[in-house]
Amino acid sequence: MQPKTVLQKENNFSVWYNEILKRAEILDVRYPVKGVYVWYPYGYKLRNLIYAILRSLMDKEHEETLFPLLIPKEELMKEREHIKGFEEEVFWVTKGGSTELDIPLALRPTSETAIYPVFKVWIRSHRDLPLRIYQIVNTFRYETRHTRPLIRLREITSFKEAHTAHANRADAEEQVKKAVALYKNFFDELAIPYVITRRPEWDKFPGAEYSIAFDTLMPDGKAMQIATIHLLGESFARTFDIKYEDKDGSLKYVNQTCYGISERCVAAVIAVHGDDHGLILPPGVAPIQVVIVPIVYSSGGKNGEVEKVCFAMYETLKKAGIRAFFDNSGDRPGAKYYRWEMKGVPLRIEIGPRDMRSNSCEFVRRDDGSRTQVPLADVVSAVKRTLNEIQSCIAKRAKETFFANIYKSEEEPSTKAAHGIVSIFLCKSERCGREAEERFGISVLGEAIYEDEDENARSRKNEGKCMICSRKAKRVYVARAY
RNA sequence: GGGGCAGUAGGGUAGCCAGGUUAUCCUCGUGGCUUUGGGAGCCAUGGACCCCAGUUCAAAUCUGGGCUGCCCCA
Repeated sequence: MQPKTVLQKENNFSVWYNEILKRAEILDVRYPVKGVYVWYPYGYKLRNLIYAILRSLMDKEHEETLFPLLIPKEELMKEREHIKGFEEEVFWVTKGGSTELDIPLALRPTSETAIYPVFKVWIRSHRDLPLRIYQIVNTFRYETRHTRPLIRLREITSFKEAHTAHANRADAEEQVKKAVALYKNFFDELAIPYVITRRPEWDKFPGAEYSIAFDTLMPDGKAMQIATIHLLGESFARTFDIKYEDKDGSLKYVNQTCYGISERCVAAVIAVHGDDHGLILPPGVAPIQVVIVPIVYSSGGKNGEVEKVCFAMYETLKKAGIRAFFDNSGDRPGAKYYRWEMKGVPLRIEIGPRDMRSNSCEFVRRDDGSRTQVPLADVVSAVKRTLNEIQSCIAKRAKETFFANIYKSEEEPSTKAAHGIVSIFLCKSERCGREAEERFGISVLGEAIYEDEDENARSRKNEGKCMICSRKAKRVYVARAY
């Protein structure tokens, strides 16, 4: 039986998204300050599971640290290019009680200027390099554009930022490649598809030599940047005087990189996988992987048997390392189905008198709604197998949808038709880039790199004429963007 | 950056144009009885006019400002 549609996602993404955040208890938007929101316990569990993956990936080669939220004005203002990029969006602390502060303090919009003065102190010898640290912190930006939960925030609550320092440029570039690989790994685990591009020169991170970004596609056809990686070179090192003594005794500037991921990755998981019934969470990050729903009759004696079997199953699954939940609340089964579907629980197990008679239970998958009868004795292995299948199925589905919405275009990408990511020929000049953005109502993402999905694309002729000025140009990805 | 719409119980709403007795309905919470293979039913009960000023005998309703949210365009 097909349950009726709960909340349409197609052509209704904005409404769907806001409604799902509320109904699935991810984020409470009722906090009375613009652009800042409250994580519900369930949403925060999801966030933590996602960040646990990120942490475990980072921890292999980085050390976690924690730097202060407050940055003195002087430090923030040191790097000219950098501050130009953020100046208008900095929150300032100017008073302590009623006393005006001598030195205004900024709430970090990002932490370069908090961390690098300390790098100067920490780094003295080539033996201190490479230095690789990261932190997961909140950052503040006075956004003037329309704020959106998890997507455009004034307080980013979960900014994972990594900062590295190296002896030379080659090492730093190598680190950029490692970071790309690491982020690929991360988004693959979340089953989030992406394109990786080198951002145009005129749209790179303020202070960086170049920036690389991951973009995914939201259901409304707009691209969303979900990760960035920057090669800083020596610019910050020169500004903050971060030098090391090399083997030969000479003093040299370090070469730096930084890269970050925010809670947009949570938004991506929600938006990419969810359907008309609510969330569909990848088993790897679902706060509850399996919900057990008993089917009981008060008239049928004591029903103790069903409850007992359910509870035993719950204990067994828990021991097997599976995040299980036994829903023995007073609601009727149907109400429970709807609730746990909304919350994206990947697998539901139903046990009733009928199943008891055959010593089995029923598996219902969240991703496709399919039902399977499973012998009670096989539950643990069957759950593990099914969760794995669900993970790969939603990954496959997401990927198919994603690549079905990436187009090549020899002509102008029409504003309206631009549902997805389009590759067009554009030269590198800012004038043409901005002109294209304005004329077509899109954003330039950049030139694709590390393109592993379509090997042909690279070998195919990738040179053409700029759509604006007709000079020599390469293919760049463009899209309407968040 | 520009424009539009909105704010009434925890959530969703009616009332506002045309000011006037006890603010409507659904959902929800609580207590109880009954029920349970896809959102149960009955009874009792709880809970609201975003904030600040102005107009007025009288403001949820009119005016101004603020705050917050949503949508569209750039």
